[in-house]
Amino acid sequence: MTTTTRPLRKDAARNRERLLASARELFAERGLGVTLNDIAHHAGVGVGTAYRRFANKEEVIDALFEEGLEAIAAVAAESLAEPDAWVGVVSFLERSLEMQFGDQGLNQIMNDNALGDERIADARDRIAPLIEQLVERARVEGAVRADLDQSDLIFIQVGLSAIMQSSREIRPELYRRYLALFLDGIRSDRSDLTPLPTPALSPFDTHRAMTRDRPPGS
Amino acid sequence: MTTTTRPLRKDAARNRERLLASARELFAERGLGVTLNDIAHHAGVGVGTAYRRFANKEEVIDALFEEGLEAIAAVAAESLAEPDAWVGVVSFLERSLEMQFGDQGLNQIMNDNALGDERIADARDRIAPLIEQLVERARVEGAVRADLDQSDLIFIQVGLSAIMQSSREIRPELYRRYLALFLDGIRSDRSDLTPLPTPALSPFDTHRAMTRDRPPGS
DNA sequence: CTTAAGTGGATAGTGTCAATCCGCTTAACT
DNA sequence: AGTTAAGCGGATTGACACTATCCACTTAAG
Repeated sequence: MTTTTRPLRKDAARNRERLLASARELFAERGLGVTLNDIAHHAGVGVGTAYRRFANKEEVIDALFEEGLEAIAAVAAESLAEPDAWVGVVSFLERSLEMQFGDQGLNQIMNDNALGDERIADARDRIAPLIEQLVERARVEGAVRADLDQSDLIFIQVGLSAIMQSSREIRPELYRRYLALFLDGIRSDRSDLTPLPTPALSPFDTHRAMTRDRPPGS
Repeated sequence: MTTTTRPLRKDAARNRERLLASARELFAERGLGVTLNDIAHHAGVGVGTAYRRFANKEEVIDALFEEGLEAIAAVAAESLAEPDAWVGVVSFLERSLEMQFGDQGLNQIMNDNALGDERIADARDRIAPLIEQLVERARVEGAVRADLDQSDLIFIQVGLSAIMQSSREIRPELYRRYLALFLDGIRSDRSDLTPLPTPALSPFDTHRAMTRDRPPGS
């Protein structure tokens, strides 16, 4: 398929890199809402140039966030390599949230909703099994409560991410406080656990919840 | 000040009521994003009529949500009347979240951000001291961990509210699962509590966090 | 030196909303 | 029954925020 198109001219290639760097930066600090116009100007090139390289914003997002999700997958894998199952779970949550904290765009891709794109959805799906193992192992070892599900780690991230957004400018690390509370709710070493009122979501439903289009309001 | 303006004509009064009912309904089910146009049509009147009654959407929101916040304040007061401090905390969270679940508009006012309006901000401030008492009492009684702060209940709601939004259409009650996890993280009756990594926000900062304008992105 | 590739940015196009205006209708009062 | 101020509807205007194109100009590559 890839009919070896002749390589880009030197300046064009440079601009392409500048655009990607600029997009990476702006997505990270302002989220996916930035326009291609913003990206172009911040890169020091004209809008026309941006549109010559990328048909639309989606394409730029693709180009960047597969790598971001890959990084999260790597964190999951490393956490799985951790000898202690509990430490693995904690470190996955801590590191993954930290990454999302440093990159608003990644955060949105992880938590917000349908970035309809295939490649991104695939990458996200590649993370799921790792989380499953992470949780399963901790459960078998008795490090976490027996009724903890893999999807719980996802939704805990959704919740903490919202807290993170609301306190971001006032006390950036505040979300860690609530992560600690959550972790204390997940540990198995307590006198008696409250039975959970509703079962976890199936992987399929979790996926649906994470890819649904945002509701109309606001 | 209230120069006894002559009462509205009968049809006008009726339409005003219809508009408020319509707004209540649409805000509840779609959030504050609905336009005055939507509200008018759903009420079966023209836009002009809507604008004759209310200068803008803010005014409609005011008219409705003071009562909503008052209801939450009432829930807080009732929870405070609860003889058991722990039951009080739990019932406040449960009932307040339930209300927000049933009313997206209220949810947004509670969690989202600066609905700049004075009256609403005041009402919200009236809730804060009640929560303070609720937490203080539970802490003194030893029902919750000693390092729990009043502001924690606020942020827990922020987090759960995000979870609620993401699973709303797929499993409406899912947020209750995470409420249970959180509660288990808050209870004092466990073998050893993880020290919290960062202190809670002061009331002032909490207020700032809750009224900050949304960041540009998305 | 030639020329295809690349560039910038003004501008046209699109969609979403808030808010107004004005010809028509109707309640209220005599 | 007639008069009239109040009320009504909704097409329309204007503001805004973006997306995407076009084309005269510039430049890398051979």
